[in-house]
Amino acid sequence: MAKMTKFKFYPLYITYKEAEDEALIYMYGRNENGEQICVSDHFRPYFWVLGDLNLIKPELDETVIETKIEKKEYIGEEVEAIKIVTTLPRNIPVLKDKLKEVAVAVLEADILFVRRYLIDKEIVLGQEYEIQGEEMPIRKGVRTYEIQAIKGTEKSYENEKVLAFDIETHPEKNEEFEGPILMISFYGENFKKVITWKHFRTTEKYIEFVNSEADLIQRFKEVVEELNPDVLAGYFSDGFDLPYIASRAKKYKIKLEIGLDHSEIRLGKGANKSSRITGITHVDVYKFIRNITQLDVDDFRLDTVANALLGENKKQVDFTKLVEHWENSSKDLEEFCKYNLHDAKLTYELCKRLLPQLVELVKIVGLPMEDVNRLSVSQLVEWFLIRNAHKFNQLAPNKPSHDEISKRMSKRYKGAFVYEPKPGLYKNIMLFDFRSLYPTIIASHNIDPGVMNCKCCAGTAQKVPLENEDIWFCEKEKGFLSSVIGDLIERRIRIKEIMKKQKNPFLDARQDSLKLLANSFYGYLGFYAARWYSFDAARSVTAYGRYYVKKVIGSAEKQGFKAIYSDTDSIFLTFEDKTKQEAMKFMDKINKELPGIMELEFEGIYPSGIFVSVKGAEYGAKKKYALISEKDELIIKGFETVRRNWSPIAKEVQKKVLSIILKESDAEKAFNYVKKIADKIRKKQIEIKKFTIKTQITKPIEEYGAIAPHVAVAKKLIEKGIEIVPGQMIEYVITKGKGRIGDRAKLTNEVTKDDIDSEYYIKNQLIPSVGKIFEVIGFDEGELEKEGSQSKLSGFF
DNA sequence: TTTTTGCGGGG
DNA sequence: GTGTACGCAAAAA
Repeated sequence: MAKMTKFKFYPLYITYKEAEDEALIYMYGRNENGEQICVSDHFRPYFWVLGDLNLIKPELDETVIETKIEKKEYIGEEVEAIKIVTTLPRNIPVLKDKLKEVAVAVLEADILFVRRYLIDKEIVLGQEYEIQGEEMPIRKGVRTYEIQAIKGTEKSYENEKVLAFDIETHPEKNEEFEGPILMISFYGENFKKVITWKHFRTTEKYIEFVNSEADLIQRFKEVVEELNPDVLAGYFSDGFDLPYIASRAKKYKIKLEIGLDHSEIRLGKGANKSSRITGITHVDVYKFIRNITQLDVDDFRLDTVANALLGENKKQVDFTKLVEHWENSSKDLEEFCKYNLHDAKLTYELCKRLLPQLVELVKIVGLPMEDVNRLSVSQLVEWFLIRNAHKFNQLAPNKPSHDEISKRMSKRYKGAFVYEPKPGLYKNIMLFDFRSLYPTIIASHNIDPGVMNCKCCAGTAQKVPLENEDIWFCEKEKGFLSSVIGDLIERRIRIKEIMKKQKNPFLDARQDSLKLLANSFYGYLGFYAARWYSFDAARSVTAYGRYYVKKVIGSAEKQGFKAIYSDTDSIFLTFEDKTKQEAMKFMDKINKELPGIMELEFEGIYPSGIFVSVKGAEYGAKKKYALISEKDELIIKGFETVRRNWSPIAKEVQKKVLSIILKESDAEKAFNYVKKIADKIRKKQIEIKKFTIKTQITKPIEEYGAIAPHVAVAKKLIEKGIEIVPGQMIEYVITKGKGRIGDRAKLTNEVTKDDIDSEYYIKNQLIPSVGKIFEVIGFDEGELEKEGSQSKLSGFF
């Protein structure tokens, strides 16, 4: 008999293994001394069936070890559900198929075993637990204990050991994972290493040489084992680095047994493949950034993302020379090693930056980190609901069938209310917005498919403001979804209160995660693949949203304010002859009338702002305005030069013009500024880099139909023998001369500022960037094209 | 115009 | 592993 011990344990990873007639849960993590250990637990897979037990019983086979009737709730109805407990997880699909013929419904039969365990035992990975257990004999890998008792404490694990890695491959045949891996880099706390199998002269100590690709892969294994990280981080490593290493390892018959139980890397299949290592959380930084963070970038390449989040870029190297240097064992390979290491470093920094949010989502949603990392926001909401369903004694609805999805996708409903602005320049603007409009509507109006059109409130409950339709939500009993979202909002408010006193990055990540989940509820309700989908609930949310926004606008105008623009949850008003005090009084009155936790907030005063119409915007006018704040900050929304590929000179002028008009109210000055710049362009007084237009090559050149300027430049480069790959940025300028634009597009570093086509830049960049602005304040953009003459502008302001 | 297909990230 | 993304733009019909 093994000795019983007590110890503190942070579980960080969970998996299961089939034993004889049961599946054992294994949780890997660290004890209080920071040692990697494992604890094991017994757990039985089960699912629920609704229907007649007499019809169901005959279908059950010898794998079923227990059936039990329990009172549960299923979308607002009390049901007597039959719990079917079996020996192994893989029996469940078999039983499900048999039972769905005779049962009214088979429920929760697709909740993965380890997830079921975490939900039922209310275990959160990354939290501390006091374990009573005895050490198990005969297991490969880390020390393992069988759980006798487990009790949570309030502590969390806060120093995940992260190791980032990155590989460089031979440029030939790497699509099929067939070219050799040339180098692998690692980056962690106080650790950096590049391993390569071509020897060259270098003094860099972090570069390690081996003799073959097989040895390189062997070293990869060893380094991961030696450093024993909690998190192994890569960038797109689910789809590239790990499958690539695995594919090359297979070629050399090397077993990649880096799991803490000495199991091999498990590669995912299909479109959304995920590569997993037992006991070590493999974080694909790309997937998390893409799926969860609301990062506003044009693409999700490492370079772009690192620039946006860290202000750093990838190292520049000339990849066309890689093969040549490799063949010659050139000392220039050192540059590629540095490039490789820098990518690992960026991945590490990004991972460290995002880990607090990942950790918080693990705590709130309750799934393992490797799952949270790879889920979409709607899936996060869904698993958050499934975990809460268990606490509320609710049965989770099934995922919709294919037919059901088609039906849902064809149904549309009315969205948010947009009050289109009359283009113009406005003074003394106030901005109000509803704090978390949709989440607070769901919580305050008890919007929930389970309590919709309840019998108990028929005829007495307030009806959703929809024309010719009667939808109401119970006013006696709280629905499951609305309780849960109310809880999310309240938890967030409490954290924000604490944060007023002291800043804390962990609390900030938590409030951010709570906000993300709350804000995603409405979208989830209307999402065709959602278990808790409800067309009527979703359109009730937007109906109330429109109702309250219009109500505020109506009240404001009655009070003598004037509405100029509104979109979804924000309302822009002007003072007319009112004071700020009167505006505050107005807001207080509105807030007294609003139900529950709904609240209108005062966002601020803007001394002036310009609103521009967006032509051709059918689905509500798109946001396009610029404001100047009381702190004199310029806020620009929706002006296309902010996003699209415009030259720096056009962006600069647009910003300056908005600034002059809004800050100085001097249209004449703005106008003359543009004329002055046009003049400078004509006189070649502007440096060439301000004319550079950057456009990305998105596919192989031969696949392009139309010859856009950047494609023409790329073609010329290819003729010169320079390789162009998709994803590459082409930086070009338009020069003087005859022919189409494409023929006149040249690489920036090939020409001087005298070659610049001044008229092209004035007509196609400068004027379009400010034309709309002058149009709004009643200006003729034709004036700008003329040379010289000063114009008379007094009278416009 | 509507429907279908394929891409994203990596090197 | 009690499983197989999703949303958009370009191409095709």
